[in-house]
Amino acid sequence: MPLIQAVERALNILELFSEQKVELNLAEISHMTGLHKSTLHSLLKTLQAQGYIEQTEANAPYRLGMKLLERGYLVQRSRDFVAVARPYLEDLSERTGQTVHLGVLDGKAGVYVDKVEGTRSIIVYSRIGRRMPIHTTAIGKVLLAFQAPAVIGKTLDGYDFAASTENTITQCDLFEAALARVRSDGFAVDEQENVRGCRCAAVPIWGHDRKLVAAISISTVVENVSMDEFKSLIEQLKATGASVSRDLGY
Amino acid sequence: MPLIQAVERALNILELFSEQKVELNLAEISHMTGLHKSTLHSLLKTLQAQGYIEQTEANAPYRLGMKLLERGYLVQRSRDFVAVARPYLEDLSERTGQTVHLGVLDGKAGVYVDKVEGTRSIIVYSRIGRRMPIHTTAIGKVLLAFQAPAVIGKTLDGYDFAASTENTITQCDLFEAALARVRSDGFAVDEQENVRGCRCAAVPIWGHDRKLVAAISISTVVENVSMDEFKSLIEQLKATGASVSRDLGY
DNA sequence: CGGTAACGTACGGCATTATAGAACATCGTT
DNA sequence: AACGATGTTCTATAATGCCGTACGTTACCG
Repeated sequence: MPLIQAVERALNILELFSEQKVELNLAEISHMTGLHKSTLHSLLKTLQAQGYIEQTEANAPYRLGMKLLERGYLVQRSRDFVAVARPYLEDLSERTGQTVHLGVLDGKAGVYVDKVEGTRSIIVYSRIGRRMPIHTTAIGKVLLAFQAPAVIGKTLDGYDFAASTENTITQCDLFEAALARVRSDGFAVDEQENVRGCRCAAVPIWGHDRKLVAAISISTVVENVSMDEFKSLIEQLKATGASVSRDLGY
Repeated sequence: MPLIQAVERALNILELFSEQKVELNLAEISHMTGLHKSTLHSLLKTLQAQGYIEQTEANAPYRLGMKLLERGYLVQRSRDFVAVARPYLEDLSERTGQTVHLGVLDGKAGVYVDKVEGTRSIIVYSRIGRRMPIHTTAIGKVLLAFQAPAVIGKTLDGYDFAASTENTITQCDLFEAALARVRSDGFAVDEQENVRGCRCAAVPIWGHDRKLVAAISISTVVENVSMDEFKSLIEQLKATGASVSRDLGY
């Protein structure tokens, strides 16, 4: 299974450009590669036709083309979990009508980094950039549950289990049991533990290095969404989480 | 002087990846290109060996590689005007609180090569590397208006004046009149022609050879910025454009 | 103004090189 | 255990890319 010479040569040409040598003409490239002028000419014209190199005018020296910029930023985007997750959040929110959040762990709290409002229920207490307690939210539980044990220990050390509602878990050992449950279930639930009348679920997002990247949650109003319907939402949420993780290279 | 088939095919593979499909496996690529599995295998392994595509593990789907990111950044830096313009863009964005873009012409579209987010208004539809229509954006109009007449003619020949909003200019002769206006004004305006609720202005950046290098635009949300304020922004934008051009040796 | 470099471009025969068929391997599934 | 779907390797063939040569241009200098 030999590699393809013509392609190797073409790609190697792209490597010749550097910060020091931004522009190269045919003769220079010929000298650097040892390839014949006419051989190079075909290669260069092919690269040029595809936008990988360009010249300001005919017979001007070549330089790297815009196509590389375009493709390069696509790479960056595809590695950016917020951008990757966005369309999936929108899709989930649209299908379910519920509000969907994307959050990451930051010290002893979670932070919402993205949010898509649902049409059916309006959750007003959240906002992008807002911090939320770990122990009262589904997304917080997920974000902590899948951390390394050392991180969990350090986070819970001296943690303030302030009660938000009568359902809030306020004891450390009970909370640790809840985290264990999250790990085995693969998702977390917030049963009116943060806001009365609000039931949420959350799932993890995994990165290409198999480490936790973020979490996605879906928020429902208990009067609007039956328990059966909520269970169906969890399944959809899990599918969404898996899709985002896959796109991130998991 | 025919173009080189193997190189064309290899580069076309890179084009298949998109924001929607960041990962592709051999079978999918085979289906999309109509090429034989074994033919593709050689091409893919060549691209992979050079870092233009990669896979997380053996037999995993392919995605674009880091080499593209590296080369893409080089393109950005190799256009020295980007580095020169950067501090001016930041300054303008900070003073006005608006989002500022730097773009160049590439074929029949513009490409954003740099961007500074404003604090007052958040414009999310744009991204570095993204292509934009010429006829719906202020920056596009500037980029075309100051080209040589032959270039303008060739660009508009067969140009697709697709409508983005109800304000989009969809007729060639009207657009040519708009370009003439841009030339006499020295700046272009996009009055909600690309995105509803978004008003932009753009000015040219001139190089040492007195040729058009790029354009800078400022984007505002109509509800946030009054027309009087917008006119003041145009003045500041013009000053910024002049400063960058001067730094480039104009 | 003519001669001559230097450079990019086009042509065409030859043989290397890429191609695609088929067979092989490696999963995951029923 | 047999199957299907996937990726990999092998090999013969001829198509393809390679490079020597020759042709336009443009730029520079005598």
